[in-house]
Amino acid sequence: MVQLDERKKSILKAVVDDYIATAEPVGSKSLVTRYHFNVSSATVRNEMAELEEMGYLEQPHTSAGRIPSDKGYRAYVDSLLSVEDLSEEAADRIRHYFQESIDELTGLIRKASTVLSEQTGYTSVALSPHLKRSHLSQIKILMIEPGRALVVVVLSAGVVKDRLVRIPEILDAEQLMRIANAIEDQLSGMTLDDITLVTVATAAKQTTLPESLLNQVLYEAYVSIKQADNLEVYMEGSHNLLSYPEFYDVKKAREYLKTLTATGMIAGYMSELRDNADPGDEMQNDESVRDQSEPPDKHLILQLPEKRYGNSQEDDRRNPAYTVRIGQEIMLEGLRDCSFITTTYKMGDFVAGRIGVIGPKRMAYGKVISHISFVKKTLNDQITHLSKGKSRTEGK
Amino acid sequence: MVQLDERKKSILKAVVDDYIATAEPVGSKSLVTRYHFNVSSATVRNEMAELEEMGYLEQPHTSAGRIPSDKGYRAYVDSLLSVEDLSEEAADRIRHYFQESIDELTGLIRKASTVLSEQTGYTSVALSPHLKRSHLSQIKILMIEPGRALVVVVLSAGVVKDRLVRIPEILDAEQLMRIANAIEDQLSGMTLDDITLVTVATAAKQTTLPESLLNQVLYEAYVSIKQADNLEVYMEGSHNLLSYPEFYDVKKAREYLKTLTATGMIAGYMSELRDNADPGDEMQNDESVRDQSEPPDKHLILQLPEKRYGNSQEDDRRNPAYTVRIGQEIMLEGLRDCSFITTTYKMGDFVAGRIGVIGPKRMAYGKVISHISFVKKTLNDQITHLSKGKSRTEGK
DNA sequence: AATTAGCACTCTTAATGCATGAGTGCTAAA
DNA sequence: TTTAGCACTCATGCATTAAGAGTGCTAATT
Repeated sequence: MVQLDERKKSILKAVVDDYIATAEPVGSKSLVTRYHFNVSSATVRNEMAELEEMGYLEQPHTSAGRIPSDKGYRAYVDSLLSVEDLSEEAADRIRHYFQESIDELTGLIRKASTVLSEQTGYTSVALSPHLKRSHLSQIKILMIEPGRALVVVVLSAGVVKDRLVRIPEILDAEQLMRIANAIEDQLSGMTLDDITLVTVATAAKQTTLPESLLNQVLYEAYVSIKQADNLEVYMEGSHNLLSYPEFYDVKKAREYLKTLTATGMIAGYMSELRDNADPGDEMQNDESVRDQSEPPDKHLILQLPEKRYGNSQEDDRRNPAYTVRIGQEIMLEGLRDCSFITTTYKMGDFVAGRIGVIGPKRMAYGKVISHISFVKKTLNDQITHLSKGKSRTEGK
Repeated sequence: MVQLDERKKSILKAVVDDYIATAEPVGSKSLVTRYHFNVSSATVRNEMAELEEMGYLEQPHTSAGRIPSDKGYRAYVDSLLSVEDLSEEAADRIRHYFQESIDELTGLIRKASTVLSEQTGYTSVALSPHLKRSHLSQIKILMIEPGRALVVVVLSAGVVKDRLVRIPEILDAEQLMRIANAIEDQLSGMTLDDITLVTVATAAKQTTLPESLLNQVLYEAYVSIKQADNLEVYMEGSHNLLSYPEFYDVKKAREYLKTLTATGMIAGYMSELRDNADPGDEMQNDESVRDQSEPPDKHLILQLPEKRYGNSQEDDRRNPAYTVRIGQEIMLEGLRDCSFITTTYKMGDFVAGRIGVIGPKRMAYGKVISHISFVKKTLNDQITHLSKGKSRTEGK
């Protein structure tokens, strides 16, 4: 981006904007007329040729217009895009979704996902919180019927998970409770990561039950604890992308859907993402990004219908609360023509889970970013609200 | 179907078979050559014209081949189709899926759904059991932290559901237990349908707690009990149908996906289905169905590559264990070009839930029916296996 | 009376040619 | 450095054509 003068930036931005709006390769002539450049099409043509040379644009075939390359989108997102704050109506619409109070964390996360897909018109994904580093707070073993029990695991964050298990038929409710209490006494406060089959077994040593009976229960308790941080994925609006021309090719659409529904694929990918990771290329030079806020000099010949450059959202850009992955940057087959915008939500003090929006590369980045930012905020609020009083049990 | 002589039946069957295989309108000439009829194409042509007259076939346009109408498919499914038993390899493949033992009912149902979609190549749906008529067996209220509790509801069938709720902060674990015990003492054995807010409130009268405190807990307990029979839908392989030419039109594909993912749509539809419901039209005459088993007379000019008429599967037909809905019979927009084959699975003694396969009308009915029948059987076995020992708690 | 051969006709599909127009790159003038 | 101008390219749309698969109908055959 360092190499791009103002005019090139304007042109690149215009090309991306136009292509996002129309899905048609954009040519020099229509650019000039539609965006009221005060230079001739020939000049724009030359600039576009250079932009192509530099890798920001590409041509589907000779004598067609240009479309942005992944690098072009990247530059657009990193330094050309103006992210507006969400309009009051849109914010209200989102708040409205969250109005009916929900008492389960999963319900909230689901809702966030629904909101995102419905309000953006793309596909949304949400990941249940990552709980590896949370502590065991309680464990109960509830007798269901001889031979079957329900293990309930409560984590520090107030998250509750349970699991039906098979146990020796001779055990009664009283004995199960004693085992659970022993485990709870010894292990509560430990992080899930630190708990092993050995620690569980040791914890239950003090109970007077014969080992042969204990073993199966302990194993199930252990598995239940370990599974408490199982990732869950919520997805909404996967059909939405079929409205966009890039998926008119059914083969592509199928690949895309297959990738989305393949169990674990998206979850695995999302859980490995890191926020603020500089998508390593020459764009990372922050100076050039800041350039934007300079007053437009006489070279900035583009007169945008509405100018939104260089003001408050610069803060967002300096400390982006979201991650954007574009096209090939997403390492999943079937999502090659997509972009993936994600952000995290918090539970208590540390980063918990992730929500995201998947759309065509040609997606309305500004709109999605403002929506996802707002949903993130709302979700965080709701979660705090949900677990108020939580601190009292924490660490037990 | 009464009106159809053997030759018409043969021809209709051949047309449907061919169209299912090729997705191309089938003409008289290719029918004669491909299926080794020993009559001329002209004769077949006349018969096809009559079949069209009668409503079993239709023409996409003049001078094209014929394709089956919904009525044609209906006749095919009701009396022309030969359902083979599942091959041993296919059966093994299914058994293999169920090999790893699963301790949760939902896990089993999920698995059944996965198997069906993967083995048939279509979309599968499974509904969690319908529990309205099962009894409340246990209810526990577990303190999670001051102000929050987990209500665990155990039903007669051994099904366990739970729900996080908010409660007055002053209540302690001891009090919650007393409330739960009171409810359990009074209401266990009642069907979910019979339990009302009033019965719950009455049950808890004997506890010595002040009403103001009780009310919120009772309400939450009531809701938890009522929600224990919430239907859940599991769907698998929704992308599969995109492989079939009838969905090459992206618009259709989108409608289809939208209908599938619309919450409640499929669940509502499936839960209203009744097995063995005669799809009221002139086909219901059982005599004609039986005709099939008669030795082919000299009019049966069709020599099928492999004949499977008139033997064991006649029993299946007399007492079909599955329901087939074809095209317009499915009253869901977006599934107009689909067929929907469902069957039920049992839990204990009575019908519990439903599993089904959605494919194009042009689906391989025989294959799907044999698969779904086998999965049904396997699922029933697994469920019985799961809740052996159940009877001991039943009725409590 | 049922079957079939034959024929004229219909309609889709694929291939071809052609005109149009939006786009390009390049050159030479401003 | 910018721009006007021009030749060139290529996708798109449209009309035409030929082939092929299918039909319905009639008259001959069994």
